[in-house]
Amino acid sequence: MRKQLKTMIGGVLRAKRKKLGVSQEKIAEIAGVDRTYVSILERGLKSPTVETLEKICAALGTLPERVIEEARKK
Amino acid sequence: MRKQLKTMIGGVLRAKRKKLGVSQEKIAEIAGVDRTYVSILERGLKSPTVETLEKICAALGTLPERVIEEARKK
DNA sequence: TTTAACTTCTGACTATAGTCAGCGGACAAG
DNA sequence: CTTGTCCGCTGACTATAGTCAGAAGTTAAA
Repeated sequence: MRKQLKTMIGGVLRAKRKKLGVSQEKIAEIAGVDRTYVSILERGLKSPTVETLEKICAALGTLPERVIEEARKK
Repeated sequence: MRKQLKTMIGGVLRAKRKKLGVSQEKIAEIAGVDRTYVSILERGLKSPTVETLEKICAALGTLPERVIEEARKK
C-alpha cells in the first residue's frame, strides 16, 4: 500500500504553513485547535475529521479539497 | 453561519448512493464501516475523519475532494 | 556561552467518531 | 395476511480524535 493519506496531508499542511512563514502555534490559534495537535497532523500521526481539517485549511488560506487533492497526487 | 459542511456532505453522499441504486448496507459492507454509521453520515449527524470519508467515497466510486467540493457549492 | 523561538514528545485527560445488537416503521411482493 | 428489504432510531459500548501542562531537543543569533 502507498503511503497513508494522512501522512501526505500532513506534508501538504506543513508545506503550506512554511510557505506562509508562520509557526504551528499561530496556525493553531487561528484555527482554534491545540498547538500540539497541529504538530501531530503535520507528522501524519492522526487522521483529522473533515471539520477540523476545514478549520486548519481556513487558517492556512486554502480549502480541504485542495489539500486532499494535492496530497493524493504526490 | 451557513448550513454545516457535514450536513452538505451527507446530502452529497446520499445523492451519489441513490444514483448508483445501492443500499446503505451494501455501501457500508464495501467500505468496511457499520451500516448505521452510513445512515448517520448521510443525515449529517457526525463529521467523519478523512480516512473514513475516503473509504466511503471509494465504495461510491468517487473521491473525498470531489464530495467536499460539491458539498460546498450547494 | 546564553537566550529565545520553534518544535517534538510524553502522559493523562475529555470529546466525539465509529461499532454493535436490536427494535420499529414504511413499503412492495407473494 | 406474511415475508423481505430498506432505513431511522436508541443506548451502551470501544476506538480514536483532540486538549492540556510540561519537559526537552533543535536551531539561530547575541
